[in-house]
Amino acid sequence: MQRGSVGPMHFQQLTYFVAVAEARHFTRAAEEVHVSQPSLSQQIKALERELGAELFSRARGNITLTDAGEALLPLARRILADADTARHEVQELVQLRRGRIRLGATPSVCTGLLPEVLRTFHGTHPGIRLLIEEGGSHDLVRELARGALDLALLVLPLPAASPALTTVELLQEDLVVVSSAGRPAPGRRGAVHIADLENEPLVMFRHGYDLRELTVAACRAEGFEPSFTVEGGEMDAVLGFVRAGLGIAVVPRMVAVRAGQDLRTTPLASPGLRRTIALAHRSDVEPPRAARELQRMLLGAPPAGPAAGGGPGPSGG
Amino acid sequence: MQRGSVGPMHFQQLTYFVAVAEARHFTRAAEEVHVSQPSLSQQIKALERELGAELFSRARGNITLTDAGEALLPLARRILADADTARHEVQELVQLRRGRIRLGATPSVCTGLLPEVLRTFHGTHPGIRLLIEEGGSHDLVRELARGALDLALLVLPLPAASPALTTVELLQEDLVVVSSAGRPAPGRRGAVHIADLENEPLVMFRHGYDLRELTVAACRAEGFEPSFTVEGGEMDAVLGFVRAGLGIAVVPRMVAVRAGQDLRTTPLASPGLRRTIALAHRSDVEPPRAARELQRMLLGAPPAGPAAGGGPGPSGG
DNA sequence: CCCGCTGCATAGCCGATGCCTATGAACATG
DNA sequence: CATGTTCATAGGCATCGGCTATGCAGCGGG
Repeated sequence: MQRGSVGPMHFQQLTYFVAVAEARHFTRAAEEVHVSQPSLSQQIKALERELGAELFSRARGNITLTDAGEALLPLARRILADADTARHEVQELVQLRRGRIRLGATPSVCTGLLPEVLRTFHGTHPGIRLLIEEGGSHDLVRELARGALDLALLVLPLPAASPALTTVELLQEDLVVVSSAGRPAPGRRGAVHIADLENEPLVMFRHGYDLRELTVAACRAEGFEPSFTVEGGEMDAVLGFVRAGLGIAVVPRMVAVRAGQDLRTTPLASPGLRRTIALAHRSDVEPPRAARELQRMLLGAPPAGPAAGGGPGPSGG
Repeated sequence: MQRGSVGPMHFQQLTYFVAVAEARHFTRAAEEVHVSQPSLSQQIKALERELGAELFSRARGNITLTDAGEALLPLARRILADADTARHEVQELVQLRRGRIRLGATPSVCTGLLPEVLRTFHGTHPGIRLLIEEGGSHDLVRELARGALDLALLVLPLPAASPALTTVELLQEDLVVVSSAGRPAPGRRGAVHIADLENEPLVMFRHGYDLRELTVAACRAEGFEPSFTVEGGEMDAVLGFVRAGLGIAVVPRMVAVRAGQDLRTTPLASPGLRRTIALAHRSDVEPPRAARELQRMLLGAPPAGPAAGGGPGPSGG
């Protein structure tokens, strides 16, 4: 781009110029743009000096454009219109009337938490496009770092090799055991101990699900390696397998609740298992305005009010 | 300073903004636009304040556009490009690389003087469009006043009801008598007296030609009313009639010279008839740059060939 | 015929603003 | 921990745009 010489030449001057061209009268044009007549005259003169050509024929009481002025007028109008458009475009982004959020979330969050939240957000800001990327926390972290996501809902703790992300704990969800309603309830006295899982047929998610890592880790902590009747598959598939009586599965309570009535939900015995869902974004760039608004909404503050407020403080990732 | 729509927002700032967006680096952008880094930072900040949105994500060594910046960039580029275009457009007019001259001229001038002059002018300024309007002096004066012409070559004196026009005498041209080479020469001793016209068959132009008024007035001054064998028709038609032997005609010498060899040219006896061709334009508005240049060429450099008093043969009569 | 009115240009002053240099702060690196 | 890089901030200076007052050129009314 050739920014050869933008030089002095002000939007003001173009505004004044157009005003005079329209009013064909300096004094009235000056009133029009709310400036004194001498100031306007000076700026017109300055513009003429800058461009090296007279723009108006100053015949007493009959101001007309010269050919140079005639040539300038349409461009001046367009420039001013563009400036106005620029202002409005930016304003629309600021006012959340336009925009885009690229949101990453883990499958269980997508299934459990997101629909309601996004419904509310979209209701408030119908002009914002919502792009959801479903994936394991590991993938989401990578996408955040790449700049492919503005925001992500993922599971803490973050994978070791996480780039600089800012995370805010959002909620903790209990994990529960789901089993087919047509089979005997797992566990003892209405609760399932981790140790019980050694003897239960387990249906397990594919690699990449945080739930898988969490469950396996819990079993190992109890001193056994879990074995799976069926493994691999997304959330819906796993629930389907369980519903079919192939085994039991450990899933977030939120998911279990929504899973339907032919599935039995059994809590895990104390201390049980829980996991922390957090909101994350890159530390080095502020998310777009719309994403910040969604963030605020997720963190529980009233959508209109300023952020910060209640939730847990940010923590490095 | 309230300025509702345009507000403070400078071309400089947009230039700086685009530079930073392209360099993704404040310091280098500052060098690019030849300004100190703090100045550039300040202006960017001022622009952000003005627009009410951050334009860049300032991550150390990784400056990126925010969504607001992304929205602004194309408009900023276009505005700067338009400003550049405006500058060049006006410059082209000033440098006579583009433009238009609306030139009025009487038929005899169109036939005699103009072709050579316009050839020269067009050779020097090929980008200037030349719009010629042929008409009687009366019409030309009216068109000048309406602003439909920039410049006119007409015959002095001007009609009585002339608006404020500035005229400069350009040249005086002798009128001569043309007759068919195949008929006896009119007049006596190689010259025609006005009085002789009473007994010669006259071919006369249509109403509106200055030549008509001039010739008729001369006859009346000699005490007779001329009668016409043929009348009405433009210059070429009149010459054709004369060539066909229908009569003789009084025409500018310049025209007679170019009329061809089957026409005889006889001077009028002293004092003869002559008329003054002048260049005229409105007094209240300066003609466009290109028209002024043509004016200069006409006044300053009398083109070679059958011009002015110094043409072929004595200009006196 | 002079006078006042209209309408743009000019003069002089003042506050605002941009640019500069110097310096600070945050982060990366050896 | 010292150092370098990079953007932000501070203070001084000159410029510049805006204002009021005034000048000057036509034009119309008394």
